[in-house]
Amino acid sequence: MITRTVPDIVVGRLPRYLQALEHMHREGIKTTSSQELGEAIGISAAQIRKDLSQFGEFGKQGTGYSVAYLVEQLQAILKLTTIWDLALVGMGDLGNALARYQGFAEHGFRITAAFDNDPEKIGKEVAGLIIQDSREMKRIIPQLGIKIAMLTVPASVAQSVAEELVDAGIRAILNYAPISLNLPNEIHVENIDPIIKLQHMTYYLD
Amino acid sequence: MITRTVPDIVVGRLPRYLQALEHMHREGIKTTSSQELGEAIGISAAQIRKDLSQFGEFGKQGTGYSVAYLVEQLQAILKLTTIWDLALVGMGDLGNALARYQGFAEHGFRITAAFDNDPEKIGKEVAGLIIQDSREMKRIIPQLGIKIAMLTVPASVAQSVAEELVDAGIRAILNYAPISLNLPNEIHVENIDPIIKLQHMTYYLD
DNA sequence: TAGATTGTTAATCGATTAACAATC
DNA sequence: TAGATTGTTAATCGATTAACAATC
Repeated sequence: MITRTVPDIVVGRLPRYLQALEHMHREGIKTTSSQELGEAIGISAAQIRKDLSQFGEFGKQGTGYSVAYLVEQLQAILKLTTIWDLALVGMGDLGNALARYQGFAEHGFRITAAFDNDPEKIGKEVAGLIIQDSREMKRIIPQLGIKIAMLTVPASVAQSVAEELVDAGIRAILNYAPISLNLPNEIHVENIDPIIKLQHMTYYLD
Repeated sequence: MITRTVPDIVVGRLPRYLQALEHMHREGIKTTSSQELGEAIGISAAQIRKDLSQFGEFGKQGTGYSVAYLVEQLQAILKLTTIWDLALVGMGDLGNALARYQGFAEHGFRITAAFDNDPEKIGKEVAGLIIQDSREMKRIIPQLGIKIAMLTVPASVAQSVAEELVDAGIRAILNYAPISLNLPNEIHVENIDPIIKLQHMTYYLD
Protein backbone atom coordinates (compact mmCIF):
# COMPACT_ATOMS: atom_id res chain seq x y z
CA MET A 1 0.00 0.00 0.00
CA ILE A 2 1.36 3.36 -1.05
CA THR A 3 0.85 6.27 1.33
CA ARG A 4 2.21 9.45 -0.14
CA THR A 5 3.46 11.75 2.60
CA VAL A 6 1.69 15.05 3.03
CA PRO A 7 4.20 17.94 3.02
CA ASP A 8 4.77 19.36 6.49
CA ILE A 9 4.05 22.85 5.22
CA VAL A 10 0.54 21.69 4.32
CA VAL A 11 0.02 20.07 7.73
CA GLY A 12 1.11 23.34 9.32
CA ARG A 13 -1.70 25.22 7.60
CA LEU A 14 -4.46 22.87 8.70
CA PRO A 15 -4.67 24.25 12.26
CA ARG A 16 -5.12 27.72 10.79
CA TYR A 17 -7.96 26.50 8.61
CA LEU A 18 -9.47 24.81 11.64
CA GLN A 19 -9.17 27.95 13.75
CA ALA A 20 -10.98 30.06 11.16
CA LEU A 21 -13.65 27.39 10.63
CA GLU A 22 -14.29 27.04 14.37
CA HIS A 23 -14.70 30.80 14.50
CA MET A 24 -17.25 30.64 11.67
CA HIS A 25 -19.01 27.81 13.46
CA ARG A 26 -19.33 29.85 16.65
CA GLU A 27 -20.71 32.70 14.53
CA GLY A 28 -23.41 30.37 13.26
CA ILE A 29 -22.08 30.26 9.68
CA LYS A 30 -23.19 26.96 8.16
CA THR A 31 -21.39 26.95 4.84
CA THR A 32 -18.24 28.48 3.39
CA SER A 33 -16.11 28.38 0.25
CA SER A 34 -12.39 28.14 -0.35
CA GLN A 35 -12.63 31.76 -1.50
CA GLU A 36 -14.24 33.00 1.72
CA LEU A 37 -12.02 30.92 3.99
CA GLY A 38 -8.97 32.14 2.10
CA GLU A 39 -9.94 35.76 2.53
CA ALA A 40 -10.42 35.24 6.26
CA ILE A 41 -6.85 34.02 6.75
CA GLY A 42 -4.98 35.50 3.82
CA ILE A 43 -4.38 32.35 1.80
CA SER A 44 -5.39 31.75 -1.83
CA ALA A 45 -8.52 29.73 -2.53
CA ALA A 46 -6.55 27.44 -4.84
CA GLN A 47 -4.09 26.62 -2.10
CA ILE A 48 -6.82 25.72 0.36
CA ARG A 49 -8.50 23.40 -2.12
CA LYS A 50 -5.16 21.84 -3.00
CA ASP A 51 -4.24 21.34 0.64
CA LEU A 52 -7.58 19.75 1.52
CA SER A 53 -7.43 17.49 -1.54
CA GLN A 54 -4.46 15.78 0.07
CA PHE A 55 -6.83 14.24 2.58
CA GLY A 56 -10.06 13.68 0.67
CA GLU A 57 -13.05 15.40 -0.86
CA PHE A 58 -14.87 17.53 1.67
CA GLY A 59 -16.85 20.01 -0.45
CA LYS A 60 -19.67 20.17 -2.94
CA GLN A 61 -19.45 21.90 -6.29
CA GLY A 62 -21.61 24.96 -6.38
CA THR A 63 -22.09 25.25 -2.61
CA GLY A 64 -18.67 24.85 -1.01
CA TYR A 65 -18.03 23.29 2.39
CA SER A 66 -20.22 22.57 5.37
CA VAL A 67 -18.41 24.35 8.20
CA ALA A 68 -19.37 21.80 10.86
CA TYR A 69 -18.36 18.88 8.67
CA LEU A 70 -15.02 20.36 7.68
CA VAL A 71 -14.27 21.17 11.33
CA GLU A 72 -14.95 17.54 12.19
CA GLN A 73 -12.80 16.25 9.37
CA LEU A 74 -9.86 18.52 10.18
CA GLN A 75 -10.06 17.56 13.84
CA ALA A 76 -9.90 13.92 12.83
CA ILE A 77 -6.96 14.50 10.48
CA LEU A 78 -5.04 16.36 13.19
CA LYS A 79 -5.86 13.64 15.78
CA LEU A 80 -7.87 16.06 17.87
CA THR A 81 -10.70 13.67 18.66
CA THR A 82 -8.93 12.58 21.82
CA ILE A 83 -7.76 14.61 24.80
CA TRP A 84 -4.01 15.14 24.84
CA ASP A 85 -2.18 15.31 28.15
CA LEU A 86 0.60 17.87 28.44
CA ALA A 87 3.57 18.19 30.76
CA LEU A 88 4.53 21.74 31.66
CA VAL A 89 8.19 22.03 32.56
CA GLY A 90 9.52 25.18 34.18
CA MET A 91 7.18 27.14 36.42
CA GLY A 92 8.49 30.68 36.06
CA ASP A 93 6.22 33.55 35.04
CA LEU A 94 5.57 32.05 31.63
CA GLY A 95 4.93 28.56 32.96
CA ASN A 96 2.48 30.01 35.44
CA ALA A 97 0.68 32.00 32.75
CA LEU A 98 0.39 28.87 30.60
CA ALA A 99 -0.90 26.84 33.54
CA ARG A 100 -3.73 29.33 33.93
CA TYR A 101 -4.51 29.68 30.22
CA GLN A 102 -8.00 28.33 29.48
CA GLY A 103 -7.34 27.88 25.78
CA PHE A 104 -5.62 24.52 26.19
CA ALA A 105 -8.63 22.84 27.80
CA GLU A 106 -10.96 24.47 25.29
CA HIS A 107 -9.04 22.73 22.52
CA GLY A 108 -8.64 19.32 24.05
CA PHE A 109 -5.25 19.80 25.66
CA ARG A 110 -4.99 19.12 29.38
CA ILE A 111 -1.97 20.02 31.46
CA THR A 112 -1.63 16.94 33.60
CA ALA A 113 1.72 17.51 35.22
CA ALA A 114 3.84 20.54 36.08
CA PHE A 115 7.51 20.37 37.00
CA ASP A 116 10.22 22.62 38.36
CA ASN A 117 13.58 22.06 40.03
CA ASP A 118 13.26 24.89 42.54
CA PRO A 119 12.55 23.53 46.08
CA GLU A 120 10.69 26.78 46.78
CA LYS A 121 8.19 25.97 44.04
CA ILE A 122 7.86 22.22 44.41
CA GLY A 123 4.65 21.32 46.23
CA LYS A 124 3.00 24.65 45.46
CA GLU A 125 -0.28 24.66 43.60
CA VAL A 126 -0.97 26.57 40.39
CA ALA A 127 -4.34 26.42 38.65
CA GLY A 128 -5.15 23.15 40.35
CA LEU A 129 -1.78 21.58 39.58
CA ILE A 130 0.77 20.60 42.20
CA ILE A 131 4.26 21.49 41.01
CA GLN A 132 6.44 18.40 41.13
CA ASP A 133 10.17 17.90 41.35
CA SER A 134 11.64 17.67 37.86
CA ARG A 135 13.74 14.74 39.02
CA GLU A 136 10.43 12.85 39.05
CA MET A 137 9.76 13.43 35.33
CA LYS A 138 11.26 10.12 34.31
CA ARG A 139 8.85 8.32 36.63
CA ILE A 140 5.67 10.39 36.28
CA ILE A 141 5.55 11.09 32.55
CA PRO A 142 5.48 7.45 31.45
CA GLN A 143 3.06 6.65 34.25
CA LEU A 144 0.58 9.23 32.97
CA GLY A 145 1.35 8.35 29.35
CA ILE A 146 2.18 11.96 28.49
CA LYS A 147 3.59 12.42 24.98
CA ILE A 148 3.77 16.23 24.67
CA ALA A 149 5.70 18.72 26.80
CA MET A 150 5.80 22.50 26.93
CA LEU A 151 9.28 23.63 27.85
CA THR A 152 9.52 26.93 29.71
CA VAL A 153 12.87 26.64 31.46
CA PRO A 154 15.85 29.01 31.15
CA ALA A 155 17.85 28.66 27.92
CA SER A 156 20.89 27.50 29.87
CA VAL A 157 19.22 24.24 30.91
CA ALA A 158 16.75 23.76 28.05
CA GLN A 159 18.86 21.29 26.07
CA SER A 160 19.52 18.97 29.00
CA VAL A 161 15.94 19.13 30.28
CA ALA A 162 14.71 18.38 26.74
CA GLU A 163 16.93 15.31 26.68
CA GLU A 164 15.48 14.16 29.99
CA LEU A 165 11.99 14.62 28.55
CA VAL A 166 12.83 12.51 25.53
CA ASP A 167 14.28 9.93 27.87
CA ALA A 168 10.99 9.95 29.76
CA GLY A 169 9.06 9.15 26.59
CA ILE A 170 8.06 12.62 25.38
CA ARG A 171 7.67 12.71 21.60
CA ALA A 172 6.74 16.34 20.93
CA ILE A 173 8.06 19.51 22.55
CA LEU A 174 6.69 23.01 22.37
CA ASN A 175 9.87 24.89 23.14
CA TYR A 176 9.63 28.35 24.68
CA ALA A 177 13.34 28.54 25.50
CA PRO A 178 15.28 30.88 23.17
CA ILE A 179 17.65 28.23 21.90
CA SER A 180 17.48 25.60 19.19
CA LEU A 181 17.21 22.12 20.61
CA ASN A 182 19.22 19.26 19.20
CA LEU A 183 17.16 16.12 19.54
CA PRO A 184 16.62 12.87 17.63
CA ASN A 185 14.78 13.32 14.33
CA GLU A 186 11.70 11.46 15.47
CA ILE A 187 11.01 14.05 18.18
CA HIS A 188 8.77 16.86 16.96
CA VAL A 189 9.81 20.30 18.11
CA GLU A 190 8.01 23.59 17.59
CA ASN A 191 9.55 26.82 18.83
CA ILE A 192 7.85 29.86 20.28
CA ASP A 193 10.26 32.76 20.64
CA PRO A 194 9.05 36.36 20.66
CA ILE A 195 12.55 37.79 20.15
CA ILE A 196 12.96 35.89 16.89
CA LYS A 197 9.60 37.18 15.69
CA LEU A 198 10.35 40.77 16.70
CA GLN A 199 13.72 40.66 14.95
CA HIS A 200 12.00 39.40 11.83
CA MET A 201 9.69 42.41 11.86
CA THR A 202 12.30 45.07 12.64
CA TYR A 203 13.96 44.25 9.31
CA TYR A 204 11.01 45.95 7.62
CA LEU A 205 10.89 48.98 9.93
CA ASP A 206 13.10 52.05 10.03
CA MET B 1 19.24 51.83 -8.84
CA ILE B 2 17.93 48.30 -8.71
CA THR B 3 17.33 46.79 -5.27
CA ARG B 4 16.18 43.21 -5.57
CA THR B 5 13.91 42.30 -2.70
CA VAL B 6 15.16 39.68 -0.30
CA PRO B 7 12.58 36.89 0.09
CA ASP B 8 10.76 37.07 3.42
CA ILE B 9 11.58 33.43 4.10
CA VAL B 10 15.27 34.37 4.05
CA VAL B 11 14.73 37.34 6.37
CA GLY B 12 12.90 35.00 8.74
CA ARG B 13 15.97 32.79 9.07
CA LEU B 14 18.39 35.60 9.91
CA PRO B 15 17.26 35.91 13.54
CA ARG B 16 17.90 32.20 13.98
CA TYR B 17 21.41 32.58 12.60
CA LEU B 18 21.92 35.52 14.91
CA GLN B 19 20.69 33.60 17.92
CA ALA B 20 23.09 30.74 17.28
CA LEU B 21 25.99 33.11 16.60
CA GLU B 22 25.35 35.07 19.78
CA HIS B 23 25.38 31.80 21.63
CA MET B 24 28.74 30.92 20.09
CA HIS B 25 30.01 34.38 20.95
CA ARG B 26 29.08 33.92 24.61
CA GLU B 27 30.85 30.57 24.53
CA GLY B 28 34.02 32.32 23.37
CA ILE B 29 33.98 30.77 19.90
CA LYS B 30 35.80 33.16 17.56
CA THR B 31 35.23 31.60 14.18
CA THR B 32 32.65 29.36 12.56
CA SER B 33 31.72 27.92 9.17
CA SER B 34 28.44 27.57 7.31
CA GLN B 35 28.77 23.86 7.99
CA GLU B 36 29.09 24.26 11.76
CA LEU B 37 26.41 26.94 12.01
CA GLY B 38 24.09 24.78 9.93
CA GLU B 39 24.57 21.78 12.18
CA ALA B 40 23.80 23.91 15.23
CA ILE B 41 20.40 24.93 13.93
CA GLY B 42 19.49 22.19 11.47
CA ILE B 43 19.87 24.10 8.21
CA SER B 44 22.09 23.14 5.27
CA ALA B 45 25.44 24.89 4.86
CA ALA B 46 24.54 25.80 1.27
CA GLN B 47 21.39 27.54 2.37
CA ILE B 48 23.18 29.61 4.97
CA ARG B 49 25.77 30.76 2.44
CA LYS B 50 23.07 31.52 -0.09
CA ASP B 51 21.03 33.48 2.44
CA LEU B 52 23.99 35.55 3.62
CA SER B 53 25.06 36.24 0.03
CA GLN B 54 21.85 38.24 -0.38
CA PHE B 55 23.37 40.88 1.87
CA GLY B 56 27.08 40.83 1.12
CA GLU B 57 30.26 38.83 1.60
CA PHE B 58 30.94 38.17 5.25
CA GLY B 59 33.29 35.19 5.23
CA LYS B 60 36.78 34.19 4.17
CA GLN B 61 37.57 31.17 2.03
CA GLY B 62 39.38 28.54 4.01
CA THR B 63 38.54 29.95 7.45
CA GLY B 64 34.83 30.74 7.49
CA TYR B 65 33.19 33.57 9.41
CA SER B 66 34.31 35.69 12.34
CA VAL B 67 31.52 35.16 14.87
CA ALA B 68 31.72 38.67 16.31
CA TYR B 69 31.75 40.28 12.88
CA LEU B 70 28.83 38.25 11.55
CA VAL B 71 26.82 39.04 14.69
CA GLU B 72 27.46 42.72 14.08
CA GLN B 73 26.49 42.50 10.44
CA LEU B 74 23.29 40.58 11.10
CA GLN B 75 22.32 43.04 13.81
CA ALA B 76 22.80 45.86 11.34
CA ILE B 77 20.79 44.10 8.63
CA LEU B 78 17.93 43.44 11.05
CA LYS B 79 18.03 47.06 12.32
CA LEU B 80 19.01 45.96 15.79
CA THR B 81 21.60 48.67 16.38
CA THR B 82 18.94 50.87 17.94
CA ILE B 83 16.66 50.23 20.91
CA TRP B 84 13.08 49.47 19.91
CA ASP B 85 10.23 50.61 22.13
CA LEU B 86 7.34 48.21 22.52
CA ALA B 87 3.73 48.68 23.59
CA LEU B 88 2.23 45.82 25.56
CA VAL B 89 -1.53 45.65 25.19
CA GLY B 90 -3.58 43.41 27.45
CA MET B 91 -2.33 42.80 30.97
CA GLY B 92 -3.71 39.37 31.76
CA ASP B 93 -1.46 36.53 32.90
CA LEU B 94 0.44 36.46 29.63
CA GLY B 95 0.87 40.24 29.46
CA ASN B 96 2.20 40.18 32.99
CA ALA B 97 4.64 37.39 32.19
CA LEU B 98 5.91 39.28 29.15
CA ALA B 99 6.28 42.48 31.18
CA ARG B 100 8.59 40.62 33.55
CA TYR B 101 10.55 38.78 30.86
CA GLN B 102 14.19 39.94 30.86
CA GLY B 103 14.85 38.71 27.33
CA PHE B 104 13.40 41.77 25.63
CA ALA B 105 15.79 44.22 27.28
CA GLU B 106 18.69 41.85 26.69
CA HIS B 107 17.98 42.06 22.97
CA GLY B 108 17.36 45.75 22.63
CA PHE B 109 13.60 45.74 23.04
CA ARG B 110 12.13 47.92 25.76
CA ILE B 111 8.52 47.78 26.85
CA THR B 112 7.74 51.46 27.20
CA ALA B 113 3.99 51.38 27.67
CA ALA B 114 1.47 48.85 28.97
CA PHE B 115 -2.28 49.11 28.42
CA ASP B 116 -5.47 47.47 29.61
CA ASN B 117 -9.13 48.42 29.60
CA ASP B 118 -9.91 46.98 33.04
CA PRO B 119 -10.36 49.78 35.64
CA GLU B 120 -9.11 47.31 38.26
CA LYS B 121 -5.77 47.06 36.49
CA ILE B 122 -5.28 50.63 35.29
CA GLY B 123 -2.83 52.48 37.51
CA LYS B 124 -1.28 49.28 38.87
CA GLU B 125 2.43 48.73 38.44
CA VAL B 126 4.02 45.69 36.82
CA ALA B 127 7.77 45.34 36.45
CA GLY B 128 8.22 49.08 36.74
CA LEU B 129 5.45 49.88 34.25
CA ILE B 130 2.24 51.69 35.15
CA ILE B 131 -0.70 50.09 33.35
CA GLN B 132 -2.52 52.73 31.38
CA ASP B 133 -6.06 53.00 30.07
CA SER B 134 -6.23 51.57 26.54
CA ARG B 135 -8.36 54.54 25.54
CA GLU B 136 -5.11 56.51 25.88
CA MET B 137 -3.26 54.45 23.26
CA LYS B 138 -4.05 56.84 20.47
CA ARG B 139 -2.44 59.67 22.43
CA ILE B 140 0.48 57.92 24.13
CA ILE B 141 1.81 55.68 21.36
CA PRO B 142 2.56 58.48 18.88
CA GLN B 143 3.93 60.59 21.71
CA LEU B 144 6.48 57.93 22.59
CA GLY B 145 7.06 57.08 18.93
CA ILE B 146 6.29 53.41 19.48
CA LYS B 147 6.13 51.38 16.28
CA ILE B 148 5.77 47.81 17.60
CA ALA B 149 3.04 46.34 19.79
CA MET B 150 2.59 43.00 21.51
CA LEU B 151 -1.07 42.10 21.59
CA THR B 152 -2.19 39.91 24.49
CA VAL B 153 -5.90 40.67 24.69
CA PRO B 154 -8.79 38.15 24.44
CA ALA B 155 -9.54 36.91 20.90
CA SER B 156 -12.95 38.56 20.99
CA VAL B 157 -11.48 42.07 21.02
CA ALA B 158 -8.14 41.46 19.26
CA GLN B 159 -9.26 42.66 15.82
CA SER B 160 -10.68 45.95 17.04
CA VAL B 161 -7.77 46.65 19.40
CA ALA B 162 -5.37 45.89 16.55
CA GLU B 163 -7.16 48.44 14.40
CA GLU B 164 -6.84 51.02 17.16
CA LEU B 165 -3.12 50.27 17.36
CA VAL B 166 -2.71 50.79 13.64
CA ASP B 167 -4.67 53.99 13.97
CA ALA B 168 -2.23 55.06 16.68
CA GLY B 169 0.72 54.57 14.34
CA ILE B 170 1.79 51.01 15.18
CA ARG B 171 3.45 49.31 12.20
CA ALA B 172 4.24 45.85 13.52
CA ILE B 173 2.20 43.61 15.79
CA LEU B 174 3.27 40.49 17.62
CA ASN B 175 -0.14 38.89 17.98
CA TYR B 176 -0.69 36.44 20.85
CA ALA B 177 -4.47 36.33 20.37
CA PRO B 178 -5.67 33.07 18.78
CA ILE B 179 -7.28 34.72 15.76
CA SER B 180 -5.97 35.91 12.41
CA LEU B 181 -5.92 39.68 12.19
CA ASN B 182 -7.10 41.48 9.09
CA LEU B 183 -5.02 44.62 8.72
CA PRO B 184 -3.61 46.75 5.90
CA ASN B 185 -0.80 45.07 3.97
CA GLU B 186 1.84 47.49 5.16
CA ILE B 187 1.35 46.37 8.77
CA HIS B 188 3.65 43.52 9.73
CA VAL B 189 2.01 40.82 11.83
CA GLU B 190 3.60 37.81 13.42
CA ASN B 191 1.48 35.31 15.32
CA ILE B 192 2.34 33.33 18.44
CA ASP B 193 -0.26 30.70 19.18
CA PRO B 194 0.58 27.58 21.17
CA ILE B 195 -2.65 25.79 20.18
CA ILE B 196 -1.78 26.06 16.48
CA LYS B 197 1.68 24.65 17.18
CA LEU B 198 0.35 21.81 19.33
CA GLN B 199 -2.20 20.87 16.67
CA HIS B 200 0.57 20.80 14.10
CA MET B 201 2.47 18.28 16.22
CA THR B 202 -0.45 16.02 17.12
CA TYR B 203 -0.80 15.20 13.43
CA TYR B 204 2.39 13.17 13.76
CA LEU B 205 1.48 11.48 17.03
CA ASP B 206 -0.87 8.57 17.72
C1' DT C 1 52.03 24.63 -0.34
C1' DA C 2 47.78 21.83 0.71
C1' DG C 3 43.49 21.93 2.81
C1' DA C 4 39.45 24.25 3.83
C1' DT C 5 35.68 26.98 2.90
C1' DT C 6 33.59 30.72 0.67
C1' DG C 7 30.31 32.92 -2.85
C1' DT C 8 27.90 31.83 -6.91
C1' DT C 9 25.99 29.38 -10.83
C1' DA C 10 23.31 25.81 -12.62
C1' DA C 11 20.41 21.93 -11.64
C1' DT C 12 16.93 20.08 -9.01
C1' DC C 13 13.21 19.95 -6.31
C1' DG C 14 8.94 21.45 -4.38
C1' DA C 15 5.19 24.67 -3.73
C1' DT C 16 1.83 27.83 -5.57
C1' DT C 17 -1.24 29.43 -8.98
C1' DA C 18 -4.12 29.27 -13.03
C1' DA C 19 -7.41 27.11 -15.51
C1' DC C 20 -11.21 24.23 -16.33
C1' DA C 21 -14.10 20.03 -16.72
C1' DA C 22 -17.21 18.04 -13.58
C1' DT C 23 -21.17 18.63 -11.04
C1' DC C 24 -24.06 20.28 -7.26
C1' DT D 1 -31.71 25.41 -15.91
C1' DA D 2 -27.89 28.79 -14.86
C1' DG D 3 -24.57 30.00 -11.62
C1' DA D 4 -21.29 28.71 -8.41
C1' DT D 5 -17.67 26.15 -6.74
C1' DT D 6 -15.22 22.01 -6.26
C1' DG D 7 -11.14 18.77 -7.15
C1' DT D 8 -7.42 18.19 -10.19
C1' DT D 9 -4.13 18.86 -13.89
C1' DA D 10 -0.71 21.49 -16.01
C1' DA D 11 1.98 25.65 -15.91
C1' DT D 12 4.50 28.72 -13.33
C1' DC D 13 7.10 30.30 -9.89
C1' DG D 14 10.35 30.14 -6.18
C1' DA D 15 13.38 27.84 -2.97
C1' DT D 16 16.90 24.48 -2.01
C1' DT D 17 20.80 21.80 -3.12
C1' DA D 18 24.87 20.40 -5.59
C1' DA D 19 28.96 21.53 -7.50
C1' DC D 20 33.05 24.05 -8.16
C1' DA D 21 36.21 27.88 -9.31
C1' DA D 22 38.25 31.27 -6.49
C1' DT D 23 41.06 32.14 -2.77
C1' DC D 24 42.33 32.49 2.09
